Amino acid sequence: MTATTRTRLTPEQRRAQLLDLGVQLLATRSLDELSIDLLAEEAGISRGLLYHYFGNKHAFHEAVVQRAADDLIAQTAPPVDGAPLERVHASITAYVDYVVANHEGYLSLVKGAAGGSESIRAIYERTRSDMGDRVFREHPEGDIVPDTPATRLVVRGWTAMTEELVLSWIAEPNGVSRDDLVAILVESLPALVGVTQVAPEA
Amino acid sequence: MTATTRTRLTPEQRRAQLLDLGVQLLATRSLDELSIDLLAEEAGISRGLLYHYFGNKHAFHEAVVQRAADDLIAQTAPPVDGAPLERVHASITAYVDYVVANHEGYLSLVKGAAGGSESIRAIYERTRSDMGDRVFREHPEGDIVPDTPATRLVVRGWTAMTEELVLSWIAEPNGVSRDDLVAILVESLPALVGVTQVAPEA
DNA sequence: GGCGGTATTGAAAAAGTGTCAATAAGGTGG
DNA sequence: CCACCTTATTGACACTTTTTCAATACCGCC
Repeated sequence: MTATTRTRLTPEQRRAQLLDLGVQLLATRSLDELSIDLLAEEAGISRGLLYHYFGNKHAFHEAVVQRAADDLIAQTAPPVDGAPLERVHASITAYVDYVVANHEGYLSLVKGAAGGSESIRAIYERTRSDMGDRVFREHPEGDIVPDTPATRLVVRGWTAMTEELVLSWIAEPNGVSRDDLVAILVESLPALVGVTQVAPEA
Repeated sequence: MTATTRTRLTPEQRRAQLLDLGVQLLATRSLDELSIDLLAEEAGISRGLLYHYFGNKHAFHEAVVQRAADDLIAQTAPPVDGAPLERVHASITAYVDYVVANHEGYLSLVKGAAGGSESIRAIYERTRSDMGDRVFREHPEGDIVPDTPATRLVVRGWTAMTEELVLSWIAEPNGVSRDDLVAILVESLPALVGVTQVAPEA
């Protein structure tokens, strides 16, 4: 039944295996619905080994979330050239495609974030900020978004909206195409920034 | 040290006490960071009593979130008269003020939502839908928002954005006034709906 | 082909959740 | 004013899950 021979991996391999498995398992369960027992069995290791690598359950969760976040950031980097709005377009497209393709990893990140502890929330916040900041950073020539407190706020909101929209679109596309979705998201940004200019500039 | 005399309340009083305490404690911790031990000690009761009232930890959490949700819905009902955009304005103002005043309760709701189980997520979703649907429901005369798949989606996103914006504004106002914030939120709605009309209508 | 470093294990302690028969507040009728 | 009786409340106990750590055995290396 159970392979009685223990297999010995390098720390890097083992770590990677456990993190991957964690991302997968935490996409559908919450942390306390996932017992170390299950995780260990699924990975074909003893419970002790997980503690050896991550110290405790919470730290493991943190590592899983961090991994998902890194992945997301890496895979949705906007291109370095092109007009500002086109770069946003490319970035959003990559984002949508990423969430569609890596639904599991993304859910692990998002679910872990709100439910988790302070440190996990921090990872999530940082990730979100990184993605939002791109809008300010990535425009050496054309200025889509002036940097004011109000626009900072709005871009933050736009990020939240993007996340929500993509997730609920995946759940129920309702006849809206991927390109429709991307168009809505991309055009929302200048529309929202416009609001801060008609209204208060702080 | 410990008051050796047990105090006997009516079930309603005790329930209310425990829920209030739960809202307060769960605003800063996640559910599994909150032990029944701590809760019981904080409430000045035995662990057993909590189980008597709520059955198990998860049901307790659910009740806490439901309480926070009910509170929110009740206190941010839009007025029944006035022009559509004015009603939205009043509703958003009430929402912002509510979150400022009941920061704890609101955090318990939001945090519980993403991290919690299916049933808790459902409470959150229902609450959010209720608030979003107001935009569609509450306009017997003027039509701000046509009801299409794309606008449904966008309103959903707007709701998420609103939530994010208010929370991050509270964390760092950065010179943006309450009225500025409200104005941004209110005007964002038509701005976003406008995007769906230039772009795809599905 | 044995040796040594270290990845891995398994059993046992610790922490937390849930159960339930026993206890005692405190309103009520005498 | 006091027993009494209903039922809110307790505390000790069973069970599940996490965490620790000394012992084990895999595998590259000489």
